[in-house]
Amino acid sequence: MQGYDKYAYEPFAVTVDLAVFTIREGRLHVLLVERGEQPYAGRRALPGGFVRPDEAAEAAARRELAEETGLADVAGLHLEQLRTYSEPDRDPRMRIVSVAFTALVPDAPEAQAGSDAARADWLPYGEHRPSYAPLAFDHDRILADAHERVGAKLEYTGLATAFCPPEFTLGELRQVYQAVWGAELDPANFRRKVLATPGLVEAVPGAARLTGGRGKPAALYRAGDAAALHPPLLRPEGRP
Amino acid sequence: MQGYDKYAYEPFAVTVDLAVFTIREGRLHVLLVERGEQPYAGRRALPGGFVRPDEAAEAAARRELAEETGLADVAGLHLEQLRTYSEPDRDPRMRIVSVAFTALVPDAPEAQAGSDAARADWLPYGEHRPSYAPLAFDHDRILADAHERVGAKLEYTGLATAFCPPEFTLGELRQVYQAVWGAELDPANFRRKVLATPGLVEAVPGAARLTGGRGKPAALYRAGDAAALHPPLLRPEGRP
DNA sequence: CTCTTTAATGGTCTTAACGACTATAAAGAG
DNA sequence: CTCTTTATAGTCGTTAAGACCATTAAAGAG
Repeated sequence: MQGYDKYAYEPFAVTVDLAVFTIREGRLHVLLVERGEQPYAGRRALPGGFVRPDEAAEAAARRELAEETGLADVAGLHLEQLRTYSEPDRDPRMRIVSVAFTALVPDAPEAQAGSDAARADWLPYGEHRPSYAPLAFDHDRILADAHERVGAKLEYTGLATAFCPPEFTLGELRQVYQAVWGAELDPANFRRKVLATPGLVEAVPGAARLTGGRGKPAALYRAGDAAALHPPLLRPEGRP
Repeated sequence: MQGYDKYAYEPFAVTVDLAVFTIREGRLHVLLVERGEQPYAGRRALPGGFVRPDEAAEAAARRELAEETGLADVAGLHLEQLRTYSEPDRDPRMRIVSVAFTALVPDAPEAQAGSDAARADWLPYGEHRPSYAPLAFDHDRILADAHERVGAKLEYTGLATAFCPPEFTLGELRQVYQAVWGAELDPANFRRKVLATPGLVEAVPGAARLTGGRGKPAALYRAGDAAALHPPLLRPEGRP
């Protein structure tokens, strides 16, 4: 902690990278941009950008999230630090330390290409890139880490509601779990479990909605205030 | 991701801070240094230091861990990234982004004062600072985050064995949980639960050892290879 | 209209896991 | 020897989870 000469070392650049997930048609989607410049021009990458000299990484991430998703109410979205990637050779041109974030978006409007990207799209997770075209930089690893983190946090937190609009049905909430985990869940058992977990959801009295156009209308719920679930809602087959 | 002019922005300095825990006499201890320089001279702080231009944050953290603990076999110790702290005013002198790590040390030899610290000591967590002398910088928050993370990971990973020597008794393993969680656990139930969890521990055939000088000698176990525990070993009272 | 399809909802049954508790075994202290 | 301490084994009742079945309320086909 000594030696505070700010030019004693080669300067580090600090960026943020975002793994932004949403649920579309019951499937997990991720927001990717197409790079317009070298290196990795034409390749897909996670949205992100430089941290400005006077802002925290969290603020930079939320700013980028607003730019790329085109959403107005970015303040309420779930944004969480994932980890920091700092391998010296992760960017071929200079030393860049990247603080990665995971964001969960309930509704999925069309993406906006940020200033630095040729385009931005929501792509189904798992089919978001051809096998011959990995994501730019170490973004494949970041995205995999983010997916694993989200899957794990669904088990013991109320995070799943971050994917949902303010009012949602239990079927929609179940689709969140199924899309992230890639597993089928029994509707009746899921319902029993969710309602038995205090603070996960709270009922909206008298409200109901048709979900897929067919079937019995489902009651509506709001997100509860519980941060941690006890007991947790475990994935069917251990960790995949 | 454009604008790769490395002098376009005010340079960031990147440091690592370490929350190093161990178990001593059944109690959780944390490694703290006493700062020798301004700011916060004389205050306690987490050990840490600058990331060098050619190393990753993980390498810097392991290097600092070796320096401060004086341990030789630092390669096998559990070292895990916690999160990155990047508030612009977290250091009064310049913009410093710190990548925080959590380390778990089994045995606890006396600490070594690093080059930048006046002294280094293992202190019982919870009594590691007087109420009128907070840790330097935002280290109180980092340490609290690290403690919470370790407590949570004990529930669903085999992390507790990282606190133990290569061979340990179930009583010693139970003391790890008790020290971190600050809760009493029933020895018989704990034993049943640990042995029923595949991959947590494996028995060392025929080996036994007296633990506290009294009582029946306990069988010895080695750490298993399970990364995740299913089902998890939950804390008694939800999240404290 | 009736029948089929679909999804929500309500319930049962069996098994696994957990907490509280009791009992026994093996060591040292006196 | 007895007493204390810790490890280990087992029991009992409650709770939670998975598999499965039944009912309900809507839309659409005919």
